[in-house]
Amino acid sequence: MGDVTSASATPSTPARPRRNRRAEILEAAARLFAARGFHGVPIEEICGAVGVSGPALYRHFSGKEALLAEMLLDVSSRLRESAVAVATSSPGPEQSLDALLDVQITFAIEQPALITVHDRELGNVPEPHRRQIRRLQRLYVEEWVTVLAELHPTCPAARLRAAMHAVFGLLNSTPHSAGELAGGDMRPLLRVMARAAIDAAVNAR
Amino acid sequence: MGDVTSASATPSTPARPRRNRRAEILEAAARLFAARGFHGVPIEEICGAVGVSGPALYRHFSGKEALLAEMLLDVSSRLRESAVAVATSSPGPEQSLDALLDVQITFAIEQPALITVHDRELGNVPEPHRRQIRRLQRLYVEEWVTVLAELHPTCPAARLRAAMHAVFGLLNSTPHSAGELAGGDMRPLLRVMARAAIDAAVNAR
DNA sequence: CGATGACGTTAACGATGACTAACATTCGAG
DNA sequence: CTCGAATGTTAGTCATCGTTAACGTCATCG
Repeated sequence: MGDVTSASATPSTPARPRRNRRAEILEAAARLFAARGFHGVPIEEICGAVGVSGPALYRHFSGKEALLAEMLLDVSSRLRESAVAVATSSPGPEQSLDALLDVQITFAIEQPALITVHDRELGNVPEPHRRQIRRLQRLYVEEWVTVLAELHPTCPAARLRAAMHAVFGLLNSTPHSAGELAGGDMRPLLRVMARAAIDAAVNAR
Repeated sequence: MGDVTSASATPSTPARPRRNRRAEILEAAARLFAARGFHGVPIEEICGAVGVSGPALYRHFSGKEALLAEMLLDVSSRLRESAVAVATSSPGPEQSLDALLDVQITFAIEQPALITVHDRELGNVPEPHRRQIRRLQRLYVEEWVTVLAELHPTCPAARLRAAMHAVFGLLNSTPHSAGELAGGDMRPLLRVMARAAIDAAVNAR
């Protein structure tokens, strides 16, 4: 989180840390966008948060919207990749579901800012990339739906999709209840609630 | 509706044509804020959506932030009032819980834009009102926690609070899954999922 | 009838903020 | 040592946007 950005102390001797500026900027931007929204955060502030100032951003991204696009693309493709990996390496749908839950919960707990931005700021991504991100998100949902459909073949896919959106809402609520519960207790709580919600959705008549 | 609207004091002839521009503007603003965020929507566009243009907004609100503040204050006080009414008029905690679920689900389904803005844009409300809105939100959550604590006295309050945030996330996911399911099917689905999630949270381990 | 006040308009003003230009500095080749 | 990326910096530019000013209209009321 809030690491020491005391870097540029003397303007005479810059450039030592050798750290990846790109990644730093993406991380700071995620945190700030999550707090005040894409248009609520000036570039100046993003770069200031990592110790460089202003137009340095254009050395790493072609613009503010490109920064957001890359951020969302990265998140959605990582989620999707994890889901595919999990689904293909599990012996059966039951284990797949468990592993999928683990993926999403881990992501929600460890990257709350990214998760928040991911489902709020798609509307601010310019059209070339928007479609691509949407596609990845859809594929991610479909991984879940496929697994659930194996477990409950009689449940209509539309219902499974709607239920999954609700479950994502449940799991992604973590950022809003930060600090409510001891860190270690959050994960099992989310897991048991999500599991119960899913079971209820597919079973209820 | 918290402030003193002049002219309502004179009982002589309050029968103005009273087109509710105020309400129209609030509604349009909610829809637009939900889609692109507070800072993503110019005043021009809000007013344009209701047929007037530009600075006409200042005939009804003291500024853009005041508009947002009133919107959030209205939502949070309405929710809180409904919760209090429900809790005091139900014969027991079990019925209270059912009624609370009904309140939240109805609101989420009928006012998706308001719900969305309500839990995204608090960070853009200036400090005088921010505290007040937070307070109302907290009181709303406490209504739920009180009811749940009656039903499950052994469950720590912190866990109940965390579980409730997750349930709100589940119920407020409606805007994201708009159109996924036939209108009439959404309500019972959300209800059964939320109920199962709550039961799992308070019973597990 | 005039005065008043609610409500709207267009034309500015001023701040902010995204982006560009021009100009250093460091460092790893060659 | 020199060249040229890579990575910063500061000082603009230009569009956008919140807000105010000045002005018009029309219904109501004394």
